[in-house]
Amino acid sequence: MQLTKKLTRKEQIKKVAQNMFRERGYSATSMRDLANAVGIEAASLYNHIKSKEDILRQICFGIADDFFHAIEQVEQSNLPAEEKLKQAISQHVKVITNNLDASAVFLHEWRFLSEPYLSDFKKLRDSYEQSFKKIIIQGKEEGIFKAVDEKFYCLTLFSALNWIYDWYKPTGLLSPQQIAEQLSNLLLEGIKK
Amino acid sequence: MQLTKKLTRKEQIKKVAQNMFRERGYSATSMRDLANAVGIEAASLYNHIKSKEDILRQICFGIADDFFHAIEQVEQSNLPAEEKLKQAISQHVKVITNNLDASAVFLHEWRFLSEPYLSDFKKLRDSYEQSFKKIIIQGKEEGIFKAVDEKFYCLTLFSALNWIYDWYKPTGLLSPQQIAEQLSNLLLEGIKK
DNA sequence: CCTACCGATCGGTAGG
DNA sequence: CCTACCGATCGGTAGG
Repeated sequence: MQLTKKLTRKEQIKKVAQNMFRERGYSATSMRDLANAVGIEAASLYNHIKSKEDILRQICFGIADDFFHAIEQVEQSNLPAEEKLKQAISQHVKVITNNLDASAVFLHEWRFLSEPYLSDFKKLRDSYEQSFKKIIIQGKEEGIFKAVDEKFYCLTLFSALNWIYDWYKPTGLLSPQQIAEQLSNLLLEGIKK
Repeated sequence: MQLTKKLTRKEQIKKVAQNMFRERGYSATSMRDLANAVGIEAASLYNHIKSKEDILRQICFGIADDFFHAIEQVEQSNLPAEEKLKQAISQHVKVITNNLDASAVFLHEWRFLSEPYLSDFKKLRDSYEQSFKKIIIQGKEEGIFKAVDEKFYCLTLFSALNWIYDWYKPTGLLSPQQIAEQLSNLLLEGIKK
């Protein structure tokens, strides 16, 4: 276990930016705010990053990668749909709780990406959502899920999953695994036959 | 039925601002953007509104009022908890679907309010959430709800309810009433004994 | 990593 | 509702 870790300046900038973009929003965070929080002059930031949007891109696509690796594992597992869905939920919760600031930025600040990154991002997100829909369809084929509309169901599921960053506290009562279990209980009851 | 309505300039500014604050965010919307969309000069806006934040305040507290009137009706109804919860969900969905832009601003841009409005806003929001928790507690006392943690349950419920503005289309397949019913089905199954 | 600086744009005011 | 304008701040660059 690595409790403290020496961050490179670039990593430090990214970490501070994640927090500030989350707290104040991308647009309302100035490069001078960011530089001040890091402890250097605004101009010096540009020795480590290309532009303000470059930081945003790294945050958004970094988390997108995390979500993708998580769902890939589940998809390749050949498990029954109910177990797949439980694991997908658990993995999703884990990505968020491991990256609270970055997840919040991923969820709300992506719209400040410019093209072509914006379109790329939307494609990735759609593809991820598609993976969840496939699990619901599989469950209906297996005969264990009700004939729900998978689009509506997944929208509701993602809503519940994606608000976690807003209230989860690492010091709170529930562990990420417990949160995933409770959410599974709550949201699987309404879909199981 | 009033299909078209003559808006005063002030109402027009508010309407355009709701849309722009939602689409680009409060911080990234300039008074010049807003004035341009309205069709006047930036300086002329100040004959109708006091400041940029003044517009944000009107939007946020206006929707807060709507939510409060909705939940008050439910609270005074003396219905069993299950019926109360269904109605509260239905009313909540109705407020959002009737005010898509303003709801999005209410949910995401309130953090740009300055004190003392920020604290006032948070109090209103907490009080509203409290009303939902009371319904869950009532249901547990009635013996019809499981021994769930009402805080966790309401967090999940609000997550599902508050994401609706993001995907609801007035021209879509589901009416607000149908959305409320489907959400009630999905989210009440996990809590009912 | 800094000083010095760029043109552009910000929210808002004065005065008519 | 406009023209004209304010000081402050923006993201970013040049040059060392």
